[in-house]
Amino acid sequence: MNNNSLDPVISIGTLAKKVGLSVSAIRKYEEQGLIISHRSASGHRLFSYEDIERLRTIQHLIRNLGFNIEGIRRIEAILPCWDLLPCSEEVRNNCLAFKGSTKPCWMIKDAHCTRQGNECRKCHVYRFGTLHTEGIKVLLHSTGDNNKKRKIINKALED
DNA sequence: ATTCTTACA
DNA sequence: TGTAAGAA
Repeated sequence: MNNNSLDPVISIGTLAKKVGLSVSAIRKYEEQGLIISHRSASGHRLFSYEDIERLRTIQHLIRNLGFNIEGIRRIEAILPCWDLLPCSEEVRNNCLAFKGSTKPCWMIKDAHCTRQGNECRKCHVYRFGTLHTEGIKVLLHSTGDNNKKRKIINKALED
């Protein structure tokens, strides 16, 4: 069976070589919420092929566009996940990702969506986050129309 | 050999 | 960002 771009099959050392980052830098990005790793049974980080693209985007933002880690995190933090998933009014009104989030939704502990068994590393909000930086600009200007927002994300993520 | 966590420059 | 320690 073919593995898809989200399957966790790459060790941190291999990933570091592929993208030209140090292992410690990748761990730092994860600690700071820029990337999510899967863990093997033995606790070792495993990454996907899509994560390679994600790290390349992060590198571009930092090296060429003048962002730092916190700057990227703040951009991610304002993605309107409540409209994109979407979740009910009752749910969002009790969710820290909607109320006062200074962190990306995938860093929020006990969010409703993650309690339902969803993995953030597979979620469209997370995947869109640093894979499509131009799309974020478009997304944030498309206020009001949630269907339009979802279309933007789905189009950006289709293979 | 490789990666883990924690701590520190 | 990188390095170091001790454990797995």
